[in-house]
Amino acid sequence: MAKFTVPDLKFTPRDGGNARGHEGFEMVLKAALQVLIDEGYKDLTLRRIAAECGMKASNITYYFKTKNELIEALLEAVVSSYHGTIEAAMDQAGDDPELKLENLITLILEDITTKKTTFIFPELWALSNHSPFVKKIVNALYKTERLFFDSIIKEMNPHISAQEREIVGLFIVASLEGMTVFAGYGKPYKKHMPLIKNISYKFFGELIRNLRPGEVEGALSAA
Amino acid sequence: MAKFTVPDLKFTPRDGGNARGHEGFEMVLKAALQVLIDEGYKDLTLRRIAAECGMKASNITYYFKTKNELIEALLEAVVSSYHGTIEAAMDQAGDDPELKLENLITLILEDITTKKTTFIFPELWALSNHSPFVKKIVNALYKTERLFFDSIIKEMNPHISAQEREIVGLFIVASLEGMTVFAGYGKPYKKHMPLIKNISYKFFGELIRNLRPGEVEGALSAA
Amino acid sequence: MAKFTVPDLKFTPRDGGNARGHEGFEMVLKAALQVLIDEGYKDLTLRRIAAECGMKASNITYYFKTKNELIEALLEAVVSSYHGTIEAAMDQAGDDPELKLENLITLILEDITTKKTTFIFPELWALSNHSPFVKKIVNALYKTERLFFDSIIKEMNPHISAQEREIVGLFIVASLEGMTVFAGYGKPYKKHMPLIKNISYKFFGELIRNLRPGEVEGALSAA
Amino acid sequence: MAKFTVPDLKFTPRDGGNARGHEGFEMVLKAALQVLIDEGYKDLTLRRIAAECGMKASNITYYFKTKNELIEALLEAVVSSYHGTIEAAMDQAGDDPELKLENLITLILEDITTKKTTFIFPELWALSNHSPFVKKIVNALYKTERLFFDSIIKEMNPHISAQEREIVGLFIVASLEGMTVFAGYGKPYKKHMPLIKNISYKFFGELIRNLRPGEVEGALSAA
DNA sequence: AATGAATGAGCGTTCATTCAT
DNA sequence: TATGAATGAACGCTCATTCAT
Repeated sequence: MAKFTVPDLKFTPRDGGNARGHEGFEMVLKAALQVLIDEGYKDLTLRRIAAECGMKASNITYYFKTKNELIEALLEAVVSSYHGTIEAAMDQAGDDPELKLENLITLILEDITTKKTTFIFPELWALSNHSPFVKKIVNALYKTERLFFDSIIKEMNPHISAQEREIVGLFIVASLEGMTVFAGYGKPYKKHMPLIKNISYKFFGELIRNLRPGEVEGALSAA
Repeated sequence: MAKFTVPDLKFTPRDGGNARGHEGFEMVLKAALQVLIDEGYKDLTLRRIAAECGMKASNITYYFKTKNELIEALLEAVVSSYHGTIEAAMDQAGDDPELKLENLITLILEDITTKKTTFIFPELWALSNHSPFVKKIVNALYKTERLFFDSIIKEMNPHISAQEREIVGLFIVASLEGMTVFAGYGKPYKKHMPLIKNISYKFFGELIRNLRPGEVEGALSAA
Repeated sequence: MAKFTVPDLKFTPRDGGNARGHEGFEMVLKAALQVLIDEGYKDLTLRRIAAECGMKASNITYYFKTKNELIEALLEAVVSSYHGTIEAAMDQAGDDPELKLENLITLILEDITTKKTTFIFPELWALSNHSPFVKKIVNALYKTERLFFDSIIKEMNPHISAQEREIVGLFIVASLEGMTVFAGYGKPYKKHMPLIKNISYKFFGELIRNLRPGEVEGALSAA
Repeated sequence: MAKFTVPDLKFTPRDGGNARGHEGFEMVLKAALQVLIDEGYKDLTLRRIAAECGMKASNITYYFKTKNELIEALLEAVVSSYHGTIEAAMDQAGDDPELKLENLITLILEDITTKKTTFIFPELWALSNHSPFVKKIVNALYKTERLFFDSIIKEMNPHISAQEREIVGLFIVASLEGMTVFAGYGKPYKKHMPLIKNISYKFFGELIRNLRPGEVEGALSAA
């Protein structure tokens, strides 16, 4: 099976003002990413970032006017890199929708076991509750993710409605993402990831294939 | 269907020293909880907590020697309250394992839509990556949660092994918890919670009932 | 040779208001003394004193309106106890001025090796530079001390003037007190105290006996 | 007679990190010294130091990471300046040991009447009882001081043993230092300093010249 | 006689930010 | 580009003190 990994971030400065040399620009963001992973958002300070890339704190403001601007650029770049990874994975996945499903599940489950993903996403989730900016980019990422499942579901089972596809896709994405807390980096069930993959392939495949039109909504009246 | 909600926290002081009058003691913790929800962990400062309960910051150290002690008491009380809620729900759930399954799923899915749960758990997940204390209590909570599913699974399908029950229980818990980020308070899919409940009842039930012994592990070799 | 030791402090409340029961009153001061010795003036806090005598800090203000009042009472009692000790020593010393000299030297040199004296007097000296109150009581103590030497010198060598006796007495007292820093409790030369005593007996005795009238002042013109 | 005074402190940053511009660095230390003299150790706060040199407290931590680091640098510089002064005095003192003795006595007695020395040394003595760092540097200073007397004594009276020289030197140093409390800046006997000098020259000179070998130790058995 | 509860002032320290160089 | 130097705000925390009980 193809190996998917989230590539190194490629930071692109905002359109507006940052015609700064890319070298230092990316260096700062990479250092910030490292600090975010190593210390958590609560210790993501300019001094700490500066130390990480051998600068003094005052020089960071040459690249980013404020700390908030830096953080938004960082999180945008981080989230954007996940967009890119998913898209690249889908491009490689060929025509067989069953294989595409397995590949996408594999990509996500393998990725959540990396320290980077395990440590960054809970921070994003927490931030998204208090920052409209973070909420926006996180939701956008998950929309992309869900849409890939949506197209796969459509190929695998063309008879179910868009609304039901949406719920099924959501269900799959939430299940996989939720596993971050249980089987991510340093988590108790990381060692069972092979079994988790198996049950995911099997169950989500069956769920999609066996779903009859109206079954999701129809069940509603029964509840 | 029975309504389950996480009750108001009942803070009990540590055995050791805090025989302070419960009034102020609980007041501080309740205020801290409110600040944690409203502002996030990053703004959970003593001054902010003090303002929330009409005190001055210096008086908080009368109840808690250090901020860390306060935070550990707070998080322990919060997590403990979820323990209590789950246990109470299971006590009420009667004998029918199918009903127990539905009740537990309902409890969790309804709870994650509350502001409190939606906002606090991502903070706990983020903290657990950098704080051994938080990691410990979060893992303990999820172990409890998973064990309830474990006993339900055992009743519904006695033929599958303990190892497989564990994975299936984990799978269900992760799926439901993962939904926090997608259908929790203020999240895009909160309005679809009825459909999410339906698909959860239906397919987790089928998963458990239809699982044949060895199917989870057996699939491993096929992967 | 007679053994001299500074007795336990006998705290007597100020004439004015403190008709408080003596028990608690003395307990507080004794605790304060212990803290002063163990932690130094910089850590002589009401909380620390309260802990030392099993009280809460707020109760100390029942005995002393302010911390300053407590400290003044403490230091006054401490210094007063040294007055008493010296006086008692002189009363016991009999008629022979040579013996009295030796006894007084012994008293002082043995006392400065106690933890209490070694630790408290430098604090008094430091405080006396910034507190008129401490300056007053410290100077009064040393005046008493010096006057005892003065009367001994007068007996041993009646021919020298009052002015010269004063300087000689001062010289002896300063020498002995200065030894606190070098041969006091925990100091490098404590183990040589027997030799220090010998040289003190011998040469202060010679100094007094051999001094010719006008020798101290006369030397002035030569300088 | 030559005039000896302790020169202005020349602060040299620690070898390790403090390559800060010397200007601000020394400014802070000088301000700290002034506060220590004017207010005493108990009021040596960062805010007070900052006020003394026209800074805000937060800027002090630019030069010294912690208050403790500042204080150790300060006390080390202070004590080191006394080392330097004594050594310079001995270099100037020529060959005649009698003159050297008088010069060293003069240096010390004049120095202890300065506000700086009178106010700082009691603080050092008090601190040395609770701080290993201060104890170390104070003891080192006094060892240096005593060794100068030791070499003078050896020249003036070659027949007495090293052990006895050590005790005699200690005796002289303790006597002179002890005078700080009685004839230092603002003390009752400061105005009699000329007489104190005379008696010191005379008596310590005689003590050294007239001492017969074994007399210090021999006296021990007689006691 | 003692405590619980609270407060205002001040502590050392960290932080993002500014600005001249 | 980068640093040195500075600042105001806020942080967790300690302190002496007050006051009702």
